[in-house]
Amino acid sequence: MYNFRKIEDKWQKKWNFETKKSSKKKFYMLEMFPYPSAYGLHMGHSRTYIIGDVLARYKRMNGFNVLHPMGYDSFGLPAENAAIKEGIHPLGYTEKAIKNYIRQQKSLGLSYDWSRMIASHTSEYYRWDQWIFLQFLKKGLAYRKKALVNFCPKCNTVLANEQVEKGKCWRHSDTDVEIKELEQWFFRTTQYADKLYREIEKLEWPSTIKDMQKNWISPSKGTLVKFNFENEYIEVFTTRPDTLYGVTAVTFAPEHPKVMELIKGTKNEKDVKKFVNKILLEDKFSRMEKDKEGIFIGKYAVHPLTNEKIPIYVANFILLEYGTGVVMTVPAHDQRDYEFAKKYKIKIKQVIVGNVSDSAYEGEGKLINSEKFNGMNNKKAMAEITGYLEKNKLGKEVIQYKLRDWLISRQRYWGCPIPVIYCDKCGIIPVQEKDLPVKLPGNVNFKSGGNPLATNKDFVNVKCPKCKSNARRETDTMDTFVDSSWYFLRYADNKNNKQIFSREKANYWLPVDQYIGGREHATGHLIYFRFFTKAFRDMGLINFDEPVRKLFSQGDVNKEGVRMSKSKGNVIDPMEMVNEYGADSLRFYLMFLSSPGSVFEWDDKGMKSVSNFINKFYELSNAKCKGKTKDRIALSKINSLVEIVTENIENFRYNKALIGIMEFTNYLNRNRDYISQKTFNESYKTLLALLYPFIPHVTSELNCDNKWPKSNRKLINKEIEYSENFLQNTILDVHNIINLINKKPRKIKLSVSESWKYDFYKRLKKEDSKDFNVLIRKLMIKEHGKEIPKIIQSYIKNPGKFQDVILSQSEEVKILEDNIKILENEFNCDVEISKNDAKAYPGKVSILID
RNA sequence: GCGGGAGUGCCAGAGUCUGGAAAAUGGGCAGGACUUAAGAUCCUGUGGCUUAGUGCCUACGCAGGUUCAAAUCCUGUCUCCCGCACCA
Repeated sequence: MYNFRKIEDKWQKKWNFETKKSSKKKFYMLEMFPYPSAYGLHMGHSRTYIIGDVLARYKRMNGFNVLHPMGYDSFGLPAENAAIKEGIHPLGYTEKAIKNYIRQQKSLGLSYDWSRMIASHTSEYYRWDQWIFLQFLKKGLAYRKKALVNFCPKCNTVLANEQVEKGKCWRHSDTDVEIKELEQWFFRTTQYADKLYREIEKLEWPSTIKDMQKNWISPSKGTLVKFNFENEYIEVFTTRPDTLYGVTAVTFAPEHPKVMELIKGTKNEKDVKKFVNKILLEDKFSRMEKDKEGIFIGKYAVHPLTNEKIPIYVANFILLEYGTGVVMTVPAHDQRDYEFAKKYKIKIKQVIVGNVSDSAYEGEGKLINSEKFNGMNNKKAMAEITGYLEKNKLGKEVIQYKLRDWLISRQRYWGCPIPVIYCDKCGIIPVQEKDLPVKLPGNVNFKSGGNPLATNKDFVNVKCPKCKSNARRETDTMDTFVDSSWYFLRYADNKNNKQIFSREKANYWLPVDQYIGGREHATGHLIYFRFFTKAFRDMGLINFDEPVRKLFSQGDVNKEGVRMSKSKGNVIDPMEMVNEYGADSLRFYLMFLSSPGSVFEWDDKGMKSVSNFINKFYELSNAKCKGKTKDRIALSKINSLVEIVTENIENFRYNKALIGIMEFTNYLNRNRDYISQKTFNESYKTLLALLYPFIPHVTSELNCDNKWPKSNRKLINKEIEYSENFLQNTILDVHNIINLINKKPRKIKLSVSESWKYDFYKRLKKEDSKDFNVLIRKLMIKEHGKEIPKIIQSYIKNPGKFQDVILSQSEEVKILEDNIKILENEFNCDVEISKNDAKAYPGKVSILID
């Protein structure tokens, strides 16, 4: 067993992957930075980083100037919760965890430029979060408003839309999110909704992720319609303006703030309040499964075109977060409205020809009951009615997105303070840029129950920068997804303390050429960082508008069919594997067993066998060879292998690259008696280079080349490789023929299938068909039961001798004819080619005995 | 309900794009060689039947279709996984 500990230690100390701008072509390789938890690196991390590292090393060997950085997303709840529970300060917790991560990542042999390391909890980093916030504020991309927001009672903070899953908190799948009305900070992601949506198409991302984003942003074209109400308007959004004349109610979402306003002081107030409260107590998920429920609030709006009185309702199936939170109810042409109307005896007014006797008619048709639009096809009427509304300032065409603005306030301590001061006289005053960073104070009380940051009086109480009177600081911190929305830019210039980054450096290194990370970020981080990039571009900070050209999503690591996780108790610690088998073995194993994109099913025994292979490979470096008859085959194989491995690395099919390498290694090992030392050494050297990205330590120890090998096409000769198979198969054929004949020497029937001949001639016509020779060869392999006595007998004695048997096409045809004669003569039997033997199949000649 | 992905030996996983002898590669299991032994290494076998013969049959979720030829292309269908979901 080679001493992997010594070797890996030696090379890890020696390696340095610091990089700077050069004339070489750049390649920015990035894996999503981790949250440094106290538990250390898990197997999923290891897999992701190794996938990236293989590509980074491969690109370096190909002459690219590779930027491959690592950092830590080090603000976040676990550190703060540890503080609350165990009394450890988040700073100490975090810094200890980061140290541990770095140590573990180094021990995996990951080739990072450590000089570019960043950690988002440091003020050198988060001051730029604050700076960005101020810029966004100026641009109107950050704003504060009172809104209904999602609140997780366990996290004790509000959440972004993206952090709510099926009505539950993303971190606490057992905790219902509460809806609260609070004044909070938002980023105006919707300003870029259109671009975020349309420009997905130009990304080289997995289609699943692209689809998820499209689904999340989800634009729909429709019309905003104003219903008159007392002295104001009620606006509704509809995708079916053609049914406007069929409106028989206007319906609000129960959470809608307007509802309480409308009922104030009316006789319905009590009932409506009761109804709304009942609905709000239900969690969102079970609400969906329930029947339609609603209540008339006792007031009427005015239809914009007919001036009819339209009753106003509140109903459980109206979503606050979509459109305006109010809809126009058209029972005749919307199934949900139909059900609702039936239950509450709301008028059903048909405006499109169709059957509405027992369900809504949602199809196409001619308009009726629609005044001057009568008779018009409904599709046409959509535009016409919208146009009419626009002309009369009663509505307009809009594109409605599902994407919401991003709520970034968090009532938590361990995050980046929002740089704002509240003054009773001056209102909201942004901290001035020169006063950044607003440092997160260390001295806070974690047991207060609320936001610990609010317990530090020195932090909270400040003078207003404008009027110098007493004021207080914002104590909310930013969502940690703000930190991760621009970190990839900071790597380009991580030590800059004058600017967020230099434009020149960012434009040189960015965009990221290859990004790797989990699918779970499809509708969160992967949208946010696109939003930031587009905003930065418009602010002139950078000259590109997408952060990442190519994205790859690695698969999970499972054990016994279940994703490895602490809660499932099925975790394998990568560091244990490194200690037992070495980092190279773990790297090889994680890349070998399944393709990087699919689920990796962990099997304890696999590590062992992979480590055996590496050991075997190591020992092979001293192998002695003799002979030369298979040199040409070996050279052909190694040169095709270079092409195979190259292609498979580029396509993230590392498992196939490694399989090819293993096959050839075994071939080399088995045929040492027929290969010259020179060829062996050359092949081995190539193998070393091919393996370097996967197992860098041991290959470095064996003096591996730093350049990616080029395949010499001239040496690739599939026919030589075939000829070896050909001979081996021929031996078998002959043995069998001899056996057969010895037993029952009567009549031999050679049959070639009709189907094969059909194809054969079809391809024959295409002169340039690459497959042609292959096809011939296939036929010949089997039909070659002829050369028998002479060639074969000597081959059996000396199998290495015949590596050069290559036959021309005409020779092969001749051989086929000869075969028959030989068989007939030598064995005194009849041989015939049968035209209609159903058992024959392409490339095979059946030899049957009557 | 909508969108996406997947069903292949005992297991993991190739092959599907571009139809041409299904099961590469690894694991597991069984046998053998070498060993005092273990490990490592190297052979051989691993769907069923079998007269033991590169013999017969069965097989890529199921059912059809196209084709001389289908795991691969088409249609239908079942199951599983993932995302979104009363989106007006």
